[in-house]
Amino acid sequence: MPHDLSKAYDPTAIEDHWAEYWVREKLFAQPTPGPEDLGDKSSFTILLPPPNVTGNLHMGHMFEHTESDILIRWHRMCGNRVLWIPGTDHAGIATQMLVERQITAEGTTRQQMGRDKFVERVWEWRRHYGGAILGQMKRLGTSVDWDREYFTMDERLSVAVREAFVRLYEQGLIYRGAYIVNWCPRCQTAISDLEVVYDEHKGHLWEIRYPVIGDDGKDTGEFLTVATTRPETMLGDVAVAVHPADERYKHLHGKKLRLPLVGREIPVITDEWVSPEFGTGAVKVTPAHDPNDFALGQRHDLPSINVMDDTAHINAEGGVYAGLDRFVARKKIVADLEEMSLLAGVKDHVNNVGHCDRCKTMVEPRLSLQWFVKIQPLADKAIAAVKEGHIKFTPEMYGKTYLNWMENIHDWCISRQLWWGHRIPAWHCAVCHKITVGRDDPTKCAHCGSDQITQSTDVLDTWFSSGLLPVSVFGWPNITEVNRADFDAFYPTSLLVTGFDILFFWVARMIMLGCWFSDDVKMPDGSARTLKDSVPFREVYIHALVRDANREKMSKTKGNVVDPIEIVKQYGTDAVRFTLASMASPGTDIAFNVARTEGYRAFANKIWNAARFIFMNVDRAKEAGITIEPISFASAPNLTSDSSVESRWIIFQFNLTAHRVDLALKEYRFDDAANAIYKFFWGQFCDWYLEIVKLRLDFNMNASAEEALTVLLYVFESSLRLLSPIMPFITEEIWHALYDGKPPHKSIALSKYPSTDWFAPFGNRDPQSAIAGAGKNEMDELQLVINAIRARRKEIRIEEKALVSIKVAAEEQIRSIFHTNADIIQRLARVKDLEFVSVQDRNAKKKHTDLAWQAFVSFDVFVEYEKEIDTDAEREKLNKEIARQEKIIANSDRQLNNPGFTAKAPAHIVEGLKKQRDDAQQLLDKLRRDLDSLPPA
RNA sequence: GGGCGGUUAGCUCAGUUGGUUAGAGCGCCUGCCUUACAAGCAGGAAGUCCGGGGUUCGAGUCCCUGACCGCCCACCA
Repeated sequence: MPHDLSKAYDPTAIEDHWAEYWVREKLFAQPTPGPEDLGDKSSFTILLPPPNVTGNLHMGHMFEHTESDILIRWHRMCGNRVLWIPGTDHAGIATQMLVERQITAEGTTRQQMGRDKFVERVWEWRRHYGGAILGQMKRLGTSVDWDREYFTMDERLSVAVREAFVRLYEQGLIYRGAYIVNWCPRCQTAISDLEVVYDEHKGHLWEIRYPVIGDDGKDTGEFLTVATTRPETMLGDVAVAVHPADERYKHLHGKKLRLPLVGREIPVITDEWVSPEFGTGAVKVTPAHDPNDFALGQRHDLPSINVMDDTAHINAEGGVYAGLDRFVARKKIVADLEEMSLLAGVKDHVNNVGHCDRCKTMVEPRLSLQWFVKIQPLADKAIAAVKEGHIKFTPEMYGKTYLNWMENIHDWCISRQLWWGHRIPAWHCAVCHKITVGRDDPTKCAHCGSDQITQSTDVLDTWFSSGLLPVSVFGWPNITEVNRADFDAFYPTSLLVTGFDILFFWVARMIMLGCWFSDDVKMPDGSARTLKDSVPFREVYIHALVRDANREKMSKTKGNVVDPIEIVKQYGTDAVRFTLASMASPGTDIAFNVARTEGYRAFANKIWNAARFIFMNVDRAKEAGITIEPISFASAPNLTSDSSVESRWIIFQFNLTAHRVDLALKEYRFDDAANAIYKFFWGQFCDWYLEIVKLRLDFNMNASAEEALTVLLYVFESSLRLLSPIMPFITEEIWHALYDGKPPHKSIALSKYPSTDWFAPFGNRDPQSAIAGAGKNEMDELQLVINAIRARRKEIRIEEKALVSIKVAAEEQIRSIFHTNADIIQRLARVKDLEFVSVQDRNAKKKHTDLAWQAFVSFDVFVEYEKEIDTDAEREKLNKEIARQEKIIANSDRQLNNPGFTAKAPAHIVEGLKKQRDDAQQLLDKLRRDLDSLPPA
């Protein structure tokens, strides 16, 4: 029986089934719309940041996917044409590294294997391990369109990469040249500035004496002392620079020095860049191994001498040091200098050392021949796109970060000396040494016609291809008349959800490339595309980082990585999703704490048991011959002022909650959305509404039982839909059960999101809303009196089970509410007799047992009990309360008596304060009277 | 060296354009196995909103300043 839910909520028992069902039934596939469908809906499109094929799902992914999935499911239920595209990235350097590691373990190297064999091996590896993360995503119910899954090296995406390269080349925006680049000696490739991570490193500053050569060509006996952190690079020194105004060295301007260990004569040059304060004020110049020196070399027309090979061993230029590793060479050079008394000193020095982002090897700045993108024209557009507001960042500050980077951008080194990736479509001619770049593989040199051409061995930076994804996944560059529906429907995408760590790597590149290449794709109506519609996405939402419970960054080496799959197994996907959503306030990192998850598993359990309770009553109703048609589950019951207070109230609260969730999700406030639902479902629906409705569900005796059940089912079914984007599994399970296996859609995810149409929370414009709102006011008073009685019972230590008698004194309006709903008060506060007394009688307080009244603004309540009243405790309590009210009055008066306040504060604030003051005064009067009537201490 | 974010209850965090008595979850204390749920119910305690100054009728919120924590960017050997 579908209605039979097990007694305890067990996520593992339901989640696998639905995860598999959603994929099998292709529920989230979004086919290419036909031309006739294009106009009728708005699209909501997200491109999932493609995880590396090397990847395993970690908490950061799960967080990112949860946020996206909530938005995607929400938009889908709101009736938008929703598309979420999954894929994986070939991640050139990272993947190649892993496979190299694997074959090293097998005792071979990629060089021994050869390029073709190695690349085939990576493909094999990718087929074997590459899908792991996708499988995990499926298990977590990520509602992407699996039919559109891509891999960045797929043929159609490779076509886009090649087209992009060729176009940029043709436009003169790609050039090849010898520049200083960051070189990773382990990966044996150039890497971009972004792929270098800097680390403070305790090193030394060595001071080395360079002999001065006189005009006669002989050493003068004088020395010029330079300071360096990297003595081994001196083998490539071509000059020593000093500041032109530095008095200490003025006499050496234009002189020559003899480079120690090498013997080369090098000039002393002057340059403003040198700061006299640092070190000795004299800088050795090594253009091939330092970016500053390279620039210096360019300015002064100096040669560059590269003294290291690809693996950062000293090459033949290094003479006797040839073959030594750079650090071994350093030691030996320092030792040799010392031996020769050329070492003037060694100082401790902390400097920033660059490491390879991937393998953490110390980066070697090195002169080499690479391909670059002349980035400024692309950056200009990308800056304009954000400045003109075509792309909106959330949180906003990332827009500033982005612009700051974009405005100081350097040319992008796009070539990598790797084997795994998109090969650069450039051919070198052995005869004329010119380059041929083409869309198709050339057979002859385009310049001299020679067939002695070979393709460049370099591949492209991974981010070059992923930067093109927003256009390439929709078919660019082949956007033809018959083949453009995807592009028209989905470009620009709506939103990018990602982490700030790839803001520059990926987000910035997508904006540059997207704006550049979509530019000449005509709009659906044939008009020219402007910048506004060239952007790859209209909004960027940057999420926070997931850290461990102690705010430490999760890392394998620290051993504090929380495996989402493990946590999911323990607590259920829904609870983990809810945890992440409820902690996702923008701008703050998430300290992931399983205590929270435990709490949200309890929440799921609460929902589960509410469902069991409801199903139990559906069954009981059936036995009594009452059946609620499923059609009414999802349509709002018609409220009248005769409807029960709890019906009117719960519908008011539900609509208010739906409204809040709507506002929250519009602003990416996942925490607000989650908390609003949590409070509603637990604090209002379960704690109050269900407890009250129990009074009504007597199907044989009570005529209103059917109506009560109808409202109950409506609110519950609506709540499931409201919650579904955040907790898709449990809501799916219960929703199907609610419809007894015959739901109106294949999935709750395809049903409609609760709307707030008829409800104007602050307007009360229509009668339904007014009736529901009145329900809220009545319920406020009922909750107040029930809470008062409960608290009083505890205070005077009445047994939990015992029923008590109470007296209430109130004006007619409140009295009427209590009278009508006496059954509610009786049940929820465990009251047997409810007696109304006049205000005069209450004030008379003749009997000593009547002394302990509880005073409220709109009513007073008295809980009867047999024991003697503890007058001391009463007095203390009253005094405390009196002090509190006096403070409120004093505070209110201070403001109200201030002419500035009444003149300048808005009317509603002044009015509110007056009311607060009056209420406090009323209460204070009652309290003082009660205090006076107590017997003296 | 620039730039940015943070500091609110024991813990993790909310707190709209300044506005009435600063909130939640977890934890803690007390009492309850009240048949949907002990993964629960009911009640309760708990805060110098980092320090200092200023603007304002009014500041957790805005401005200045200091401290501490964190992040990003940067070519100083």
